[in-house]
Amino acid sequence: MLNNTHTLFHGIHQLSRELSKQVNEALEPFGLYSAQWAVLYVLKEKGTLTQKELCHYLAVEAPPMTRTIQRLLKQEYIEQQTGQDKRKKYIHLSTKALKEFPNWELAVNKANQALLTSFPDNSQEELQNLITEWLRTIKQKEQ
Amino acid sequence: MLNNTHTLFHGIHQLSRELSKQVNEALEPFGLYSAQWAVLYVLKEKGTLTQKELCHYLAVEAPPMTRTIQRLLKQEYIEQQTGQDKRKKYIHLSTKALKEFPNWELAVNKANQALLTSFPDNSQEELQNLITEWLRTIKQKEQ
DNA sequence: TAAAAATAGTTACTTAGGTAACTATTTTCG
DNA sequence: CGAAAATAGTTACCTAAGTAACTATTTTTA
Repeated sequence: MLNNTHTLFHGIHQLSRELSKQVNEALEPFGLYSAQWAVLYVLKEKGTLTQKELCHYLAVEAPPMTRTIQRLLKQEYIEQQTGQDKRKKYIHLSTKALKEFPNWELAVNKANQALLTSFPDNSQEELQNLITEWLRTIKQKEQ
Repeated sequence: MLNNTHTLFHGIHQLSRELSKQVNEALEPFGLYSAQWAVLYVLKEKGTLTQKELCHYLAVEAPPMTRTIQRLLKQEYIEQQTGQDKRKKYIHLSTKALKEFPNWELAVNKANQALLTSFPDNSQEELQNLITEWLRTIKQKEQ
């Protein structure tokens, strides 16, 4: 183990906040925030999902997901349907959201690219691998 | 740039939350939270600091720092003094905090070690370097 | 089959960080 | 010197995620 884990941990927190800040800034013109964007992005990829499934994909607990869902419903960017099992709520993007999506994606990608310029491609890849690997070992312990 | 930056960004957020959660759990028996611990740790290292300086070291804005300081004051783990410049507030650990500090440190180090077992030393080092480097390039753009 | 357990989602309240607008000092400079 | 600008910290209000306790269904099981 490193002699000083605090530096590593602090760096990760700092980075996380920095990235959120930039993405929020990019989404500001659209009246969206990073938590909402995360949900919209997954729904675009996966189509229809229950809230439970959304929680799983985003590794977030149910209460914050309920809140984000409620905001997106109010903005009419998603629609909710109940099926056979009346406990479950199936969520999918509205046509309004599908129409706006490319603009949001462009803004977010631009912000992400800005954050990554002068950070080499191979470093990004390596970072990605290390983070995935560390998360995997942590999750392994939890179950 | 990677074809999918979202995965990388999401991984960092997830990791950040996971680490906080574990540290908070470790500090729970002492009635402390991660934000407070961060301040206590820096004060132990640096001795006396103004709130401004604390903000700088922890890369946090002034308002959250004020809140954390006020909680630590109430718990009598820090003391506040004003000097020549009456705007500045000099903060240092109380004797009570200095006495307790080793116990806190032990608990946090144990939690950190638990998070890092089965994540190789050289991977940690590499991760540390990549994060530091990325943060550096981001900060460079901001100024 | 009826009671108990599990599941999906919500509500209330918590920590943690952010910005904007404010007060109270100190420094700058016309 | 005195007004304007800068600095340190606080207050109010925002997003974001967490836990605990709750409701409403569905599944298990005795």
